[in-house]
Amino acid sequence: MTGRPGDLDLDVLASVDTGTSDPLGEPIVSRHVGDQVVDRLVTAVALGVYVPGQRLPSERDLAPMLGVSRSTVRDALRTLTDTGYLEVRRGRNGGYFVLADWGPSSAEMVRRHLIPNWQHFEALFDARTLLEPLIASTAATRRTPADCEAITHALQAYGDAPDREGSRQADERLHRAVAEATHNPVLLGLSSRIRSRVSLNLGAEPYSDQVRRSALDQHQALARAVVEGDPASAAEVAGRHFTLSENMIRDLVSRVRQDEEPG
Amino acid sequence: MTGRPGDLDLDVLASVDTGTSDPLGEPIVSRHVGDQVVDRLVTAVALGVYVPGQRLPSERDLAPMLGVSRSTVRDALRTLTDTGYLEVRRGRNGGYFVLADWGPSSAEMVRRHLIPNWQHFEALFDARTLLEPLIASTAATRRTPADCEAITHALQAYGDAPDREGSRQADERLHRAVAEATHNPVLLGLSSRIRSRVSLNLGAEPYSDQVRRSALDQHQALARAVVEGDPASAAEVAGRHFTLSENMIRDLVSRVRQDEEPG
DNA sequence: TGCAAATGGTTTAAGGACTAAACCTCATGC
DNA sequence: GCATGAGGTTTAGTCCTTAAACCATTTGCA
Repeated sequence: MTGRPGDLDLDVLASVDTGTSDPLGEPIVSRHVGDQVVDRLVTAVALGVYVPGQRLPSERDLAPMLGVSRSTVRDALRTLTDTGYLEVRRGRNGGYFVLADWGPSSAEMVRRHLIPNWQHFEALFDARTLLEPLIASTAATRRTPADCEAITHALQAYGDAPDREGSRQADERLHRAVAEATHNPVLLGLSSRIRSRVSLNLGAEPYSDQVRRSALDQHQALARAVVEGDPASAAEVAGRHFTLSENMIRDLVSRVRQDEEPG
Repeated sequence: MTGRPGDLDLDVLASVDTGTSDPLGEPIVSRHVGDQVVDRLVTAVALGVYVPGQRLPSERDLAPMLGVSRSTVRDALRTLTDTGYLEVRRGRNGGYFVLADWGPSSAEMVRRHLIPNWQHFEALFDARTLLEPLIASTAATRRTPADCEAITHALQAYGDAPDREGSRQADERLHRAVAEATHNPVLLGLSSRIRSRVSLNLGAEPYSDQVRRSALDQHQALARAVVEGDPASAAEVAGRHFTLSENMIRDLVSRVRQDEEPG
């Protein structure tokens, strides 16, 4: 890989940031295939494709899925296992399992990824608060009946979600459905990538019943605005929603920072 | 490299598109360092860092600038020379020179890059007409006196530009100054990347005196709105401006397509 | 009870990309 | 006419990746 062992090369913002002024200027970093596999796997978990406790596809299945050799897949899985993201079990019915505790508000996560890259995250949050309203309002303008159906479904799943994990998945699906309603792959990719970068470092965002309620309210308002074709309102709600989630993260980080100082 | 020889792997939209739904799913493509060097060089020319006729830094200088070995730089330069983008001269005062005719409305360019990726470009234009107004209005909100000065300077340079090439450079500098006024590296990177992808295939955009005049008007209006801190008007002007340039490209492509059909 | 199957673990050979460093050739300005 | 600054060439070595064969560990099922 690239850095010290045990130090994932997640390359926060790779390809979303790099406001690189001079096209020459900065050195080229070689994105090894192995690193990219790590990245994809982490993203998949961050986006809820695989949830804690779930088994990943076998090495032999992942290789062709990702278009790389089994050895490379193994390297990546090894890295993730060493870092404590996955657990490996041998024998029939064995495989790699997503560990439960690399998610929500894990202080370890915050220290490892959020704080060292805090500057990037500031920029990312800022960009998100600007971009998501645009996406929401565009969705409200362009949505088709099929989009509306997808959004409504996702909203319902969000309300029905029994636990934090389910809630996170539903959240992801809802925002994705909205981004899809823009019918623009660039925006969809942007939204999705930013979301995975941000949620990657938190698993589910921190939670309290009060937060949960207001998030539900906002999701409902967002879905309604998009479905009813009200761009202005969709933008406004999206702005508020992502500001809320940004603030939760800020709180989390400042808590972890405070715990740190005395030590 | 990757494709057939003589067929640049410019990878239109690499990292801007890929609205890839499933993080696993699609195969990983290894971005060889050599490819990335090609990309950077093309981008540098597309953004006007090097203009036709100008000499690039020597191989021995480029290598450390890009953080790669001289051999790799050579490969990239070789590719660009073979493809006809650069000319190489030996001896003292020799080096690689940007060729003049890989730019504006070159039918060859259109055929080689624009048409095969037309679907991508549709999405890209669409995204740009959505994103640039956002960038402009954000700039109008956040600009500092220093930003205003940069914008004003760039505008003046645009007015003074003696030829097409100078005009293109000034255009680039102006839009960049506006994007910089957002003070957000994500937006800056996005804008810059999109701009280079789009202008890459055209060098300067096609030109007529009438177009030149209205572009100048729009640039003035954009600069004024940003400097005076009028977000709504900045967004509006940016929208019109990029729609204009999009239409010029559409015209160009349809002309080339027509020339093609009879053959 | 034991074997077949599915899974991770290991080894090896080969190819390709990239680096590093030395050296050659060409043109030119002093 | 020769020192200089450019590209051109060669070579050895490292690391990444692939491919394929084979080992070790569980578990389901006959």
